[in-house]
Amino acid sequence: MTSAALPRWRRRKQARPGEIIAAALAVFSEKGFAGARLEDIAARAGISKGALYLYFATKEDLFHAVVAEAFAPNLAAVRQAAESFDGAFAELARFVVPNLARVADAAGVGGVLKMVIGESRNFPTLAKVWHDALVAPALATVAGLIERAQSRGEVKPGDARIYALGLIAPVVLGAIWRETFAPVGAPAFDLDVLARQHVETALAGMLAERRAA
Amino acid sequence: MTSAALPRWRRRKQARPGEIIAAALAVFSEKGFAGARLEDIAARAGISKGALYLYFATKEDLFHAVVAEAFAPNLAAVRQAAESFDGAFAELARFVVPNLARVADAAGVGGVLKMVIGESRNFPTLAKVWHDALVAPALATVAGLIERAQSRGEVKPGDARIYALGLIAPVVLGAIWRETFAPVGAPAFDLDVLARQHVETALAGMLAERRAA
Amino acid sequence: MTSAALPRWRRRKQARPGEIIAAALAVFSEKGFAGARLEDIAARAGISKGALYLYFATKEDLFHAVVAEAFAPNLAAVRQAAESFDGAFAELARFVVPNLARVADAAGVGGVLKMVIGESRNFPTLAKVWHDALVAPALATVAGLIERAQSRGEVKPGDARIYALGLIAPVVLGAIWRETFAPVGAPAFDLDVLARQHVETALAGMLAERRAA
Amino acid sequence: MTSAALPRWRRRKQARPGEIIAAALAVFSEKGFAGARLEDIAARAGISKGALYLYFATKEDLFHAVVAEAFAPNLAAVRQAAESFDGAFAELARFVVPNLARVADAAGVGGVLKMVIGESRNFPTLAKVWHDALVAPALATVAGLIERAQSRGEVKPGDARIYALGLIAPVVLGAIWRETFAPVGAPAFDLDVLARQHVETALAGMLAERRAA
DNA sequence: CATGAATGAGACTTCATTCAT
DNA sequence: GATGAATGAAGTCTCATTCAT
Repeated sequence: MTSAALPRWRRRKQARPGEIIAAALAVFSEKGFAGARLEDIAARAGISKGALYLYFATKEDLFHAVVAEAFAPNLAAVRQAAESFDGAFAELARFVVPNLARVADAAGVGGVLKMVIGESRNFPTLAKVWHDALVAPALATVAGLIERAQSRGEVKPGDARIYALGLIAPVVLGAIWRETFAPVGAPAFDLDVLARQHVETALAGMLAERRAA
Repeated sequence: MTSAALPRWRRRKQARPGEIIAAALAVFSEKGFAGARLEDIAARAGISKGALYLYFATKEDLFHAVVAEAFAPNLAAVRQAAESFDGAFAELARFVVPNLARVADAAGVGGVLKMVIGESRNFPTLAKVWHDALVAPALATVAGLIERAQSRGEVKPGDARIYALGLIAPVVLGAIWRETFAPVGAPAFDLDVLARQHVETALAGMLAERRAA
Repeated sequence: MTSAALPRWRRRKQARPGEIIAAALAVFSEKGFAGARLEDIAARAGISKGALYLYFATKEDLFHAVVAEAFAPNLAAVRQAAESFDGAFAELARFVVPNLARVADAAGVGGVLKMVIGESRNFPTLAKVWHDALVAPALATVAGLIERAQSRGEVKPGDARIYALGLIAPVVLGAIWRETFAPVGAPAFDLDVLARQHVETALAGMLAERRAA
Repeated sequence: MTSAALPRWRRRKQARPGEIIAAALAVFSEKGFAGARLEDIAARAGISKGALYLYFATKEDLFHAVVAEAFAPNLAAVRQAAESFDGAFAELARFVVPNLARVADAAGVGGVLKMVIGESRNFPTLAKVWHDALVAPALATVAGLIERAQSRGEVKPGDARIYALGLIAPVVLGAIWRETFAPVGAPAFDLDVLARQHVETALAGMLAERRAA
């Protein structure tokens, strides 16, 4: 009866994709890939089911977009900062690891990672995109820094990728833990505390004699 | 009519449930929960789809059974061995960590873990069962050993759970990696090598001065 | 409020409707009614999807327009020529049948006919329009010529409509064949050769003794 | 409330496919391929939508089955009869053509043919199956008989396939007409009368001098 | 007049679960 | 007990049509 009649929709071609990706990130990390209903994603993005298809051809495509766009920027920033850093490795590690924990926490990495892991067999391209775009570069960056430190005699000899995993894995697993076990009553790790204590332990184990930092 | 509150997925016959659980483990870890088809599980177990329902009331029940029964035995064994061990912590760690890697690899832990992680939000009881039955005890056991070692002055002060995570996480993540990224072309970690190198690094970081192993 | 019962698919501007109809003819005969997407038709006509609705209220309306406007002119011309012709029936037939084959071929009759036939049950008005506007007049014209020839003793007695069908059907079926079976590898009939040979055979069968052409 | 409780369904693995094909034939020829809803076919066959998929993997598969199984048997019979016949060509034609009209009418050839024609571009395999299984053999059979008759001097020289088309096309088109134009008010051809008159005309045109039947 | 983003009903297909045999 | 045919809800995707711009 009122004639104010708000428009049923607005055209917002520019803003949509980002909003959809954000909505998709939320729903995917809550339900996993198979469990997520396009209808829910659409509703959360404030659009209709059909409109989704104006931007993404397929559920899987949308997933790729989420994986590709949600974190790549963050990673790139961290990476560049780390590679242009020029001080002692210990210092860098003390900066990077807790930072990574903070970023991962904020950006919802745990949720997506959970999803990528869970659906890797059914949708291998998912795992591939995530690996190629994020995991491999991140690991390679850290391993590279370690190798550089080894060549300077700062870090003991040994497989740099394994050292890198040793440095990062607890944080990653802590993030997964939050998403997986904390909701069912397990005490969550405080990622910040975890990162700080762990980096010290790991460094103590990695650094060549003479140093402890 | 019948007696009392039977557990929902109790075994109703003799060997069948075990075969079904084994088949389900295989299919679930390959496809994830949603992606697994009861028909495939039945086929793999050599029975009909209908027969499944004679043993498990629901797909979710079957899932619970898989999670609960597949690893508990292994864990119990390791746990007991570890707790009754009486030597130096370093020695124990050098034995337990690589061993854990071996067991995890052999029993298909990676696959189920993947699944538990991926479906935790859709089927929280799953995550709960797995956590309560496996993850928490395992972590508590390791943390307990560490605390004991700390009280003896073998290990530095610090949060024992975090130390435990630092010790185990790389191996766990390595196992997940095998299942998730290796199939899409990423170089897999050799879990054995990983465990051996990592345990040394971690010990070097954890042990109180005076020692190095 | 406005004047009187406008035809639903009346033209609203100048050249546009013609272009749209041409585009629609092409797409409809390629995909059939249900398979044709308005978006494709619009694209082919060089306009937007929305603009289509400025000229035709409905997909079905557009279809009607195609059927009604695409061929009527051609037919009218042939018809008039045929009816004002005053020579022997055989001569006329030798002129009309191959000509009809040529026109049908060029104008894409095969495609539309295919469509009309295929969708006749779902859109009966379609079949009606096509029948009333084209098929019936064409058949009536030919049958009329035959009757005239019969009354002159040129053609044997018999049902003139059946004679007409006997004269035309092979050409029509040949046109359908081109569109239906030739694309899947069947050898197409050469419509011209077909028309020439057939008209001789048919005439030989139809003409009263004494004549053979 | 009544306890008679008729079973919700019965297992009838054997009889189903035939019933489904029959139902599908009816619905497809009424609506065309795209217009037919699996749900309607299922309802007409007296089963659920899902059960369809126990027998046919796909809508298109079902279509193929309809096309392949609906007429092949009939054709084979006619073909064999025709080829083993040993009398004069005229006699044979007078037997075969009206017979073909009768069979086509009874078996619903018009409906399927309509469908095949209408959907040939969207589902070329359809046209291929129908062509390879029915149309080509039928035409080849008739053309073969004509060639034999030509070599005996019974029929004039000329392209045998064109003669064959000239013999059959009016009947086929008459059948299509029934399905396409008769429902919208056009006077249908009496296929039997049509076949009888036409075969005489065609023979008169085809047979070598000296003969008239 | 035109555009094309947005809608929403509807179609095919899958699969956990039931139940006649 | 077993079987597997049958069900039916639910999900992804398509596209004619509408309407803000």
